[in-house]
Amino acid sequence: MRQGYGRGQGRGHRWGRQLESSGIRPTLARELVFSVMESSEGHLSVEEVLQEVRKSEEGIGLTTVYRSLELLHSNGLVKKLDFGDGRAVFELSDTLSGKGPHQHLICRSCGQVQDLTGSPVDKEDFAGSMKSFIREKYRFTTENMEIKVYGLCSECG
Amino acid sequence: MRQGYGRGQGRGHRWGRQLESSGIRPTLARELVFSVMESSEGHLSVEEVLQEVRKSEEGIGLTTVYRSLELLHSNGLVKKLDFGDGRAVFELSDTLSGKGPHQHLICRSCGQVQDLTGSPVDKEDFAGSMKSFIREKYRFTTENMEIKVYGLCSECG
DNA sequence: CTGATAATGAAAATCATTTTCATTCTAGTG
DNA sequence: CACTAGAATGAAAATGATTTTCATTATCAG
Ligand SMILES: [Mn+2]
Ligand SMILES: [Mn+2]
Ligand SMILES: [Zn+2]
Ligand SMILES: [Zn+2]
Repeated sequence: MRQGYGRGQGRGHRWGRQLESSGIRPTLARELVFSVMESSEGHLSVEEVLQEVRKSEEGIGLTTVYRSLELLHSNGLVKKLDFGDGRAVFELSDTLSGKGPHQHLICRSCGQVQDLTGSPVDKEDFAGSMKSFIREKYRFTTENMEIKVYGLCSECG
Repeated sequence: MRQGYGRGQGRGHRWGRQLESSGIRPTLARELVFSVMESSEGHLSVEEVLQEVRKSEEGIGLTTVYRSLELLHSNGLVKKLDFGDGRAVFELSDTLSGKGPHQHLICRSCGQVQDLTGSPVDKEDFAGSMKSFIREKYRFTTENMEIKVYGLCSECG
């Protein structure tokens, strides 16, 4: 479609100062991808993000969506998850979504993914003691701890 | 490579009665795959299992290793893991290995995977309270809980 | 405005895993 | 022992998500 990156927003892009400066440009595609992530509750596959993005701008390419999501991910704006079905899914970062740290429940029957919040593992003291245990015993520096719970959702019960 | 399944062991296959009966046959390939898993400490990719297996029997095919591992996995003899590098890795089941339940530390620098044992999450009461919390709040029946810790190993510190 | 550099999209390439299919084995059965 | 239905195997082809390549287009500092 070749028609200018930022058409529409101009500069008002709301996705972080980190990206401004350092040669990373706020383009329409990136803006749209971020916007989709921002306005979506759930966990989206690349293909799903593409569909959403194309509702606003027909000609956006799959490759660009891959690249935009990767960019947002490597800059901490979105999380990249893998629930074992052979494709990545993305969701807005915990801080941006306001959800705070959370884990996931994955139904092995219908595949539904559900956020798990307020569990013992979210508690600061738990995470803390876990990290120090790991450092003491293994000299391993924990950066990120990810928990996935597999089972049956209420539907598939 | 076409020369008889069980050559070597005959029946003495030590991999569970579950497989006997029900038409599942103890073949040489399966025996070798299981044997490799049994005598290996770590976490092996399919390709690595293939290499090991071929040290004993040249002609074993990659497809068969995939199928054997899948068979062992679906019968609970081996665990199938994914550390996010785009390929599955396998390890002997917790009961067969004697390791008991454990989690993993993954170094994001060198990729090394290390077993994590004795952490708070292994404690029975923790797992129990976690499961009941999840059941109460989400009506979700927990079958399996998996924890991965990403960070830097002692080498890459 | 212009040039250097970044971004884009289509198509091709990767790469792990799965499927297909013709061939070979196995475990009975008589 | 001779036979057979069904299981297992391996090579090759197919899949499918993600990445790479490359020619084209857009951005923006000067
Ligand atoms: Mn989530
Ligand atoms: Mn392990
Ligand atoms: Zn379900
Ligand atoms: Zn390391």
